[in-house]
Amino acid sequence: MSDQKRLFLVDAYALIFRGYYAFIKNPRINSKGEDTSAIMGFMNSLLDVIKRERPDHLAVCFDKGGSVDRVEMYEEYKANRDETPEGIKTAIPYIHEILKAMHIPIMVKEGYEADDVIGTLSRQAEKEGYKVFMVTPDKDFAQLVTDNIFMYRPVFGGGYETWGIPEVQKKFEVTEPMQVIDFLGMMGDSSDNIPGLPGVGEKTAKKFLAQFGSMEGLLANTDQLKGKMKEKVEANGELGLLSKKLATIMLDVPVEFNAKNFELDHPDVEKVKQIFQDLEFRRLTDNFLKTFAADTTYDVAQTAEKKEAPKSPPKEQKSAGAGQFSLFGGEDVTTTETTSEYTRNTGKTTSHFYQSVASGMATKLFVKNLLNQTSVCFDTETTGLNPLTAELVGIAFSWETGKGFYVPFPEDREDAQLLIEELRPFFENENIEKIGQNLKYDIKVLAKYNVEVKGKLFDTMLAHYLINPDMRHNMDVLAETYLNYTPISITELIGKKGKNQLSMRDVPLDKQTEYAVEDADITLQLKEHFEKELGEANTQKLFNDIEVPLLRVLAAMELEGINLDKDFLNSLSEELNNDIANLEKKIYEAAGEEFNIASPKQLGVILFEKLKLVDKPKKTKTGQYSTAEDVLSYLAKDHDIIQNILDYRGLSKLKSTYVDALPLQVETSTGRVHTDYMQTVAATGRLSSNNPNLQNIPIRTERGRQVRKAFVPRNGDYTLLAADYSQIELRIIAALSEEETMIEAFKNGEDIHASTASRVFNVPISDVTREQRSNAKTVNFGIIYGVSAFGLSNQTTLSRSESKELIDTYYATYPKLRNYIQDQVDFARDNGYVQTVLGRRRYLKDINSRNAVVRGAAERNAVNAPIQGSAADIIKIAMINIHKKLNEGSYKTKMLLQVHDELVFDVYKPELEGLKNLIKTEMENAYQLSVPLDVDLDIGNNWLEAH
DNA sequence: TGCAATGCATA
DNA sequence: GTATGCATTGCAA
Repeated sequence: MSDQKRLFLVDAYALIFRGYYAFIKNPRINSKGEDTSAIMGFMNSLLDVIKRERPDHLAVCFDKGGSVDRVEMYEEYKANRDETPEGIKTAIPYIHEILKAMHIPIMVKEGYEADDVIGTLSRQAEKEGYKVFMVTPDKDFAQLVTDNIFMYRPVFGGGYETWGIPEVQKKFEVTEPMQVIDFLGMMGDSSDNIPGLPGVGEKTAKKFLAQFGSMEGLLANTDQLKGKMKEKVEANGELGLLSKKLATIMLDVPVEFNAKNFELDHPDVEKVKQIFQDLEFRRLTDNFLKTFAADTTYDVAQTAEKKEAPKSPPKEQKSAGAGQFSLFGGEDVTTTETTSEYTRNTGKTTSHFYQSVASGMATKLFVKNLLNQTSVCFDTETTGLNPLTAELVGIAFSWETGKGFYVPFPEDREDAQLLIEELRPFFENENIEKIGQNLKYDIKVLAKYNVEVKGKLFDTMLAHYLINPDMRHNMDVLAETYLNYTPISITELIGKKGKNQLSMRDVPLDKQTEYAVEDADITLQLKEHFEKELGEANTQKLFNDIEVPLLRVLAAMELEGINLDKDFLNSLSEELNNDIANLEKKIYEAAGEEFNIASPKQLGVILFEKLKLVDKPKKTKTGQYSTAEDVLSYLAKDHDIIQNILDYRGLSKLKSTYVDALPLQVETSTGRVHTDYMQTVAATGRLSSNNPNLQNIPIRTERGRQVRKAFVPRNGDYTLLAADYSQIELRIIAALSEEETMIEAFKNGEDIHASTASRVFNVPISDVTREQRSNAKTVNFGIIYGVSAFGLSNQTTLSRSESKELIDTYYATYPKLRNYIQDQVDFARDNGYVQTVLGRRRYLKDINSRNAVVRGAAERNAVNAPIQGSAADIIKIAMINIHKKLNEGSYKTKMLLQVHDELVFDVYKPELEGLKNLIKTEMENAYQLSVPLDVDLDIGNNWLEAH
């Protein structure tokens, strides 16, 4: 790096706001009741910059009186801004005073914004041969970037990123930083109230820039646009040009860059100390003294550290960190292969032979041929997405790339049944492998026609889930990614969902054939591809021994459904209605007006502006008042209205999400609720449940848990049995880490949290207090989630340092646990993935990120994924084995639900005694660990009693 | 009508 | 601090 002089220009308000909101959760209030968050935040940033960069020239720039020119051009400019928070207004004089004492120049010009001052100064300094760093998080500054002018952006979680020309080009997809102005002018900026072109957002603006280069270029070439967009752009040319002007940072503010004045010299230490003392800053004083410790150090450091002047960060850093704070939605993380985008194949460019099999005679010949195959891909086309009600429209088959057949089905249900009978020998043939994408769906559809799909299965969606669990697994995406092929989209055939959407039945036969057989053909090709890619022995086993067999189990559970007591829920709904109405009345009374309590926005205004319950309301990152549970709970003891609001929220949630929603989900044809288990969404290997989600039925609160009473056995001859693993994740981590102390505790059947507390707090197990056990429990769970002292102190009453101490003691008690955690992180660093006991992998691309926040998240994943995933593996094995036993024994009892560590069964009473043992044994012995697994069984006339 | 943000239910 | 799904609001399209 050259000896070029470096000037740092600090955007004061931006950093003050940022600092203020950084402490918003926990504002700094001193003994005089002053909110010092903004001062603290700003000073931390400033000292941080000085410490890191040791600039030789530095100035801090402020707005004053807003931008006269811009308001003159457009009186709405920044008119939507909220009033500056009180805590910031009061901070400004202090900050000025501190800066003066530090001998740092304050640059302001009445009638100009800091942006303009910084812009002007940076250009002047550049001319004088300086390298300029604009310290601001505000993306608007990107327009000023040149070879010598950089943005120096603070990033969440600490650290900075430098934006030079390449970074700006990448972020905004422009060739010149100046085009950022056009970009902002086109898309507008709601925070500054810059209108922009109506109908143009981020995506369109980028497109226009790529095409026309500038706002003027766009306006001169509107003939190249079409439709509504053309009209809109043409009608709003003026507005566009005005927006561009508003977004342009001025470079001619009457200020002067004076090298001498801007030199960073020694602060008036005594004076600064005095101010800090008045404000009651202790840590900051230390920090300040260290930063400027002995003038000589500063001088030495200045030359020594200059070598590390900010430079364009290397590639990894950009991709690793940028998504976090990008205002443009993380587009940089999921870069897709673009190389072949324009040469992607479709059915039109690829030769194929797809044929429909319409006549009775043709069908007979076709089936004969089909039965001669050893491996066939098939895909059902139906009238809808719900397999319980969907009718077959046709079935496509393919066993050779580029070739396939389509068997259309008659609308008449009896005729359809006759046709499926012809195909039954194929589906029920044990020796023909069946290939498909999301076979669970097809299996369920066919089950409704009484056809069982037998033989080996290959599901391309499941295969890809194991190969790349973080990606999505739609067939369209897979085809594009792995085969460079774009299949006909379903919307092309039946239109967008909503009003005019057709049924597959309404599509002409030739189109149906093209579409359906293409899907089968593509799926077959994907299978060939994935078969090789499944590669590793572990993954193969996982696929063939776990996921594929499980697919049949899940299909059976979903088809079975669970009985729901609608009457009970209806009466519960009425009760809730009453209570909610009462609360509503009380809240409106206290507020003095009626408003929408469910709207956080309106609620915030009532609580914090009208009632002024707090001096310094906490705000969310979008600038709204935060009305989150923890914030309100904190206030609840002082204000009845808050407690009522919390109760109101709880009851409304309960009513709308469960009590009222569940009865609507009862399937009329079966009278039961059929959830859909997603086998390929959770990156750790867990299942997820939806339509409805039966994995999040309330249990913690008395009121909520009533909902469980509505889940009942199918009739009086049955009873519900819930079997759940006790502490399975802790047992797994104990076993994997070989931490003897913990293993012994489990072997002795101890209460693990009490046992942990007894060791950590060094008291006999009988003397462990509730609080000690509770804290131990929190750490135990924290370990599974990849603890940090910060997270722990948020969860407990402990301070950050107490939390740290607790964690240290914990690790001292269970040293091997600590080693295990470190080993997982190291393994992930070396290999890029971690894995479960069965070899299920989770890839962690961010594990070596240079951004500490991003990396930290990956490290926690590295710890958690093997634990959560292994538990998922184990219960999956148990499910497969139990399902098999129930089938083989022709039991009337059915497995109905899985809730991560729990299985729920509808048990035929005469089978109960025998099955209790069977289920417990199968679950506890699903996988052998060095720690025994323990399963609790409960029986009842509803899901609440069975707990 | 679709989407992001917010908030909250579970393991 | 991990992993999910869903109801609601309010804005953009």
